[in-house]
Amino acid sequence: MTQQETVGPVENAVGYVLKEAAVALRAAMDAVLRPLQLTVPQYSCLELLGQRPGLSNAELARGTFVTRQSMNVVLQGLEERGLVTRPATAARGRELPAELTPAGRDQLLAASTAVRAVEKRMCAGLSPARQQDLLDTLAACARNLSPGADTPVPAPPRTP
Amino acid sequence: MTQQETVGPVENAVGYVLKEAAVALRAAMDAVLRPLQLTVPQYSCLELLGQRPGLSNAELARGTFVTRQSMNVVLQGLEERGLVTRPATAARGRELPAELTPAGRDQLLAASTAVRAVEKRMCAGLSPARQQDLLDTLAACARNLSPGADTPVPAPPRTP
DNA sequence: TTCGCTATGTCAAAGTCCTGACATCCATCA
DNA sequence: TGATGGATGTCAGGACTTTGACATAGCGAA
Repeated sequence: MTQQETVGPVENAVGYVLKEAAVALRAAMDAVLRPLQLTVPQYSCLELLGQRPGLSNAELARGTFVTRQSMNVVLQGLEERGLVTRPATAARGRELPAELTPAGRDQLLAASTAVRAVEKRMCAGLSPARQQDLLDTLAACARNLSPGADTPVPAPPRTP
Repeated sequence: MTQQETVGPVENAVGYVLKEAAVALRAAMDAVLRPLQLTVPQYSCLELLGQRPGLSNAELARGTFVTRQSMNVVLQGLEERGLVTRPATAARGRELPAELTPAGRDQLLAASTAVRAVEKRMCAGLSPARQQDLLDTLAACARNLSPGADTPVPAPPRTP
């Protein structure tokens, strides 16, 4: 029986360190994206759109962990700057599939390169196997917390 | 020469999965803290204060990754509810060391227990060794990104 | 001592994001 | 056919957080 178990010292709490790393990553991304005149949500939108052209506003919102409303203003900003295009009317349903413009692709290339550099700096000193473990473990954590995830699917085994 | 390397597919990008896990954790914490009438920043403040009594506003802010101004309003709210006490005048310098009241300790016990349950759900299926690895790896990531961290200190070796 | 330098607490303003609500469109089923 | 539910885009409104600025208090060097 686990009786009244509480969170231990913050330095040893997974949640605390997870938050710490996420904040540090956000700040570092913000720093390298600022010269490109991009915010983190804007970059996230471009990155996702580059990988999956035709995504709708709602789908982009889910993919970047924000609300539809927030993503909408992001898209409007990117549209005004000519980095993204959306049809004026919906072809099917109400979805407005967004796409990158050539200028958007250029911006994305620069931004994605900068962000990749941040990722590499973050993972400096970690072996490829350990980076893969980190990826798998974090994915498992997210899955375990997703609502209605009563199936604690184990993470892939550690790569030696 | 690393030539124009960009961020790969988001599912395989450490930064993306890190954000995903952090958002899921935040949502899960919010859900279990709501019945206790506590927000995540409020709980974070209580938890830190429980472990390190006498922390000042600025120190609490740094420890919870928010600004002094935000922490100040959090403290004011907790003070009004009688969970935290601060001296009216500063004994040394301008720092106002905060402390938990007995009621604050009670609230913290309940909240910390609930949050610990979330952490355990998040780490379900992960061996203790792997949880420790996650902790060490995330700490190393945060350290690598902290400004002025030119010393890529390697993470502790993986525990078999 | 006196002059910077840093850190703290606090006030005001702006920005960002979310919650709530509504109309529209498609899909499913009775 | 009509009805119900789910999903999308959009419009305010409000809550939360940050940025900017200021006065104050300690600390170290000239």
